Amino acid sequence: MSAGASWFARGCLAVAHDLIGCELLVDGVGGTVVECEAYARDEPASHAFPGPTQRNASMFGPAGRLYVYRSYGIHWMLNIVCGEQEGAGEAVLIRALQPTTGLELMRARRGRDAELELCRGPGRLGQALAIGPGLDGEPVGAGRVAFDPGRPSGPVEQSTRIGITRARELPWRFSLAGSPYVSPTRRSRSA
DNA sequence: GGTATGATTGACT
DNA sequence: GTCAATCATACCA
Repeated sequence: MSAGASWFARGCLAVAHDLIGCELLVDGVGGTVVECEAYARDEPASHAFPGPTQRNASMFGPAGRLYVYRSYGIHWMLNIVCGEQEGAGEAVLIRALQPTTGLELMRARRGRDAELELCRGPGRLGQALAIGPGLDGEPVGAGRVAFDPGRPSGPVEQSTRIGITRARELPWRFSLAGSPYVSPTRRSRSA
């Protein structure tokens, strides 16, 4: 069943890697994680890099909780706090899910997207799962957020993170190789 | 107090 | 391929 907070009380890289293939449900809606990215404390791409602020407060809280924030004024991003000890300032960004539960609700929330596009990309995922400020700090594996550890159905691919401008070289993005539910790699910001 | 920026997406040329 | 939408936070004056 649900794993305790201890599952997330590890380094963000290990958590991000193991997260592929796990099942995540918010209010009974969700699916299998197929893509995520790790964010540590001491790298400039991370929200934790500048130190604790009001926005990223959850990132410095106990592991196994959600860190939710708004990006570009429009999208809600879903993260899970991790780290070997509380206050580590590490988190994993959930970038894409393979929808398994609550398909109808997701479709209703997002319009009439194909199943493939319901949760492909962090912004879409946030919309499909109705992520909002009320979920910030919510414990994972209890209450509104269900979590089941699982194993990936295929090889896990490691690559560079997407959509960031700093520390782009760190290969901290994990995805299920060959999965059509993984967000397409945008190359507009390539150097 | 004012301005620049972002872990994105969707629409348009 | 290029650009607008949209707003809280960060940083400078």
